[in-house]
Amino acid sequence: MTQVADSKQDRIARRQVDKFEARRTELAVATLHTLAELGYARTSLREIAQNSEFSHGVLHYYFADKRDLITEAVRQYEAVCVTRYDEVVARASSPEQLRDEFVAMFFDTLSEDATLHRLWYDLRNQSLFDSSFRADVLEIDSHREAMVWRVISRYAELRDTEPAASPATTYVTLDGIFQRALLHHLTDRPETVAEMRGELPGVIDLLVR
Amino acid sequence: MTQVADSKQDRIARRQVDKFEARRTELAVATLHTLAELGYARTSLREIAQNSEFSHGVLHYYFADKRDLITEAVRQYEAVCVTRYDEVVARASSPEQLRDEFVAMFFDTLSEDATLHRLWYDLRNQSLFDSSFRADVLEIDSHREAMVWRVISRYAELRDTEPAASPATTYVTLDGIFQRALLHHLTDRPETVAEMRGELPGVIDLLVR
Amino acid sequence: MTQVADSKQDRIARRQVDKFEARRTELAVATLHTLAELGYARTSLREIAQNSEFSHGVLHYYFADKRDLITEAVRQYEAVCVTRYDEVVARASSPEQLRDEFVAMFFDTLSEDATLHRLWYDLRNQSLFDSSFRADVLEIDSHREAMVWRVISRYAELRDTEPAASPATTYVTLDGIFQRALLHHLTDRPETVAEMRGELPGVIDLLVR
Amino acid sequence: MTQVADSKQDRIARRQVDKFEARRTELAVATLHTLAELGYARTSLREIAQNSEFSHGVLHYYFADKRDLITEAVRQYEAVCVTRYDEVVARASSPEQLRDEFVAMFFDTLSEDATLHRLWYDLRNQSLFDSSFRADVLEIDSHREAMVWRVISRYAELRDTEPAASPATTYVTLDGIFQRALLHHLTDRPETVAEMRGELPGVIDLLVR
DNA sequence: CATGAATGAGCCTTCATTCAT
DNA sequence: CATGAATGAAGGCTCATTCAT
Repeated sequence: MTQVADSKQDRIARRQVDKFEARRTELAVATLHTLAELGYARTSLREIAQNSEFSHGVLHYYFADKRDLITEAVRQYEAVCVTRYDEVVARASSPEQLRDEFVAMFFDTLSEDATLHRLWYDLRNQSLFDSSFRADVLEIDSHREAMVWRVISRYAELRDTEPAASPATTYVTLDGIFQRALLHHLTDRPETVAEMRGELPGVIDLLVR
Repeated sequence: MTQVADSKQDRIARRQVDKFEARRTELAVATLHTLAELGYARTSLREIAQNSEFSHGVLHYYFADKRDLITEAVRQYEAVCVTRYDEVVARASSPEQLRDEFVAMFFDTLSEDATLHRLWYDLRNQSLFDSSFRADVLEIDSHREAMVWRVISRYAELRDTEPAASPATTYVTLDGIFQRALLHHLTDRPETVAEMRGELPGVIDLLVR
Repeated sequence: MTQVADSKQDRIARRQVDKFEARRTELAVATLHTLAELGYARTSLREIAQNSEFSHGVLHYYFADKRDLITEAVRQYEAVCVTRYDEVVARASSPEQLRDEFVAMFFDTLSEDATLHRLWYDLRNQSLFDSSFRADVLEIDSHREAMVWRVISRYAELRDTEPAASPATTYVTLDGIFQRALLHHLTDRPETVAEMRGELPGVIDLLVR
Repeated sequence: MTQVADSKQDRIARRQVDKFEARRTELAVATLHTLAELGYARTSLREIAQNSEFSHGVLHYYFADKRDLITEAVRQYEAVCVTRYDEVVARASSPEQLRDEFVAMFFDTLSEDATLHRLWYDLRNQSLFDSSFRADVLEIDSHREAMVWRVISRYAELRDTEPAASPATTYVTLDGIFQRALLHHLTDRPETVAEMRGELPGVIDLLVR
């Protein structure tokens, strides 16, 4: 009897935990937009709540504190972002196609998700000052590095050659370009962005020589 | 009457403006250290004043608001940083020497001025959210780009070859490496920093092929 | 019809009221420990609920508000405390025995139930500001007074003399000693407590001359 | 020259410190009334500020935190209260006069400064839970004990006899009466207070037998 | 009945900014 | 000019209370 009763209670408890987690995720995702708009330091919990359908009390109900919420939001960002190019890799049949589709998606997400990317750089920057973000930042950064590496190493393979640099160097090069393009995109300098787009294929080739 | 009197008044006015500017600069420099320690968002004017020999009232006398002060401080940062490698370029007699001294200085300043560099990235990051920083940030960024370009183009010259990428790409590559190394330096991962140092000469060579 | 039906309904209603009261009591007792630990102002209903086997929602079902719960808890305290010395009185065969056993129990409960006594004083203190506590506090205080009086008057009897002061004065004297000893006990000054213990028999004798 | 200049600067600095301290004291005294009205737990800094002529920001300017303010307020209370009976002692020419004037002042201050006394007991009670108040509370308590002792020992002297109990016991007895009378005064039971007043001379005589 | 999600008033505190001296 | 007293908006957080399930 206890067996069955326990497992029933367990099921109820698990369902509640699931619900709790689902709501946490929901709130974290809702948070992402406000956060992307204003950045970490300028975003208050009240503001986040006002942009959601809940009161600010709810945020404190589901998250221990502001950092907990932001961290969870960033994890959601990661879930969305970190496999972005994988289908490009999957369907590529020629090096040119892979390269061109990668470049296209690179600049598409740059302008479409500009505020979201801006948030990521904001948080990575926070981690320079606030060690409590570092673990998550480093983990996401390594996933981004791996994501880029999957593209470049596949590109090298299709071109029957080898990557020219380490995964780390490869990543920071493309990430540096992305950061710079983002800044110029937000500064409304489309011509600079276009210029960078024109150069990107050459950079990619440079990375696989 | 007006002629003479005006020019005398002009001189007096100009002298006062100069004094005013000198004091602004002095205060901005005094600000830099505190700012570097805590970052933009976490630094209060009171804190800055307490770490200087001035009262916080005077900050509002010489600067319109916090942003004005920070912007001025960043301009001072630029003055310090942006010619860092020029003497390395000047005294280089062989490509190896130039490359090695550049690498050495690159990682020296990384650890010696870590907090100052961190501040720069903080402010460049702010500019993604706050357009009032952008003009200064873009200007400093272009100076940094030029500084890097002087090194790499001279390196190419010494090796009798050409840079492999544009100034922009060259800059973001090295800057990306610097950012990443800074994060790992502050996270106290010297082994990752050492690894990056080991790879840097190869990256430089990649940039001049 | 109404006659019978009513009385049956009455019985049901009464049984439900009894159950309701029983649950109130149960919850109030469960509350006491947490309350004693933290005091009135610092104890949240959530905390109380977490330290019990109930949810905080149920507290609001059985109690109108926090004050109602606390008041009920205090009444439970009274039930526990207010007959403490009666068995000492009952079994005393000599004045010395009564006095010494009273002194022993006095200081035993001081250290064993320190947090509970602290709560009592906290609530009596609340009643100085909040009239809604006063009726209960005065009632408990009068029971405590009577309890002390049973000891002292019996002691006088055993010594063939009369109490030297009124019940009220007798009570406040011993209660004042108790309060002071409690403060020093909680401040971890056992030597002061020991000193007070040494003096207590003399005070008792003073009260019956 | 430096000698003179320094001492002039010193004088200015000292004057500013004095001004700062004077304002602290002023605010602490102003605080006392709000605090006396509402008690420690129910008093917010905003409420205190609203009852003063300042904004709540000022409180944070002059006091590190709420506890700092309350502690300072209590010290002001002490300064006022702790010598209350000394003039009674000074001018007493007969034991009867001393006793009667003491009794009169005892019950005068009871009703005139009822809220202030209530605050004292509130804070002494806080110290049962919050050790950060204890040092101040114990110190004030010892001053109160000394104050009472000056009365009773002088009374004994005038009556050519000795105190019957230790200073501690003497204090807690009279303080216990005061507490009880205060409670009944605030509960609007003047008849009980009158009764206690009638008994007080007898208690005093008990304390010097 | 019991639960716990949701609310929102209110708390303490920080801080950029103003302004009388 | 420089100081620092004073302001008040805003922030993170707590918690009694309500109410749908």
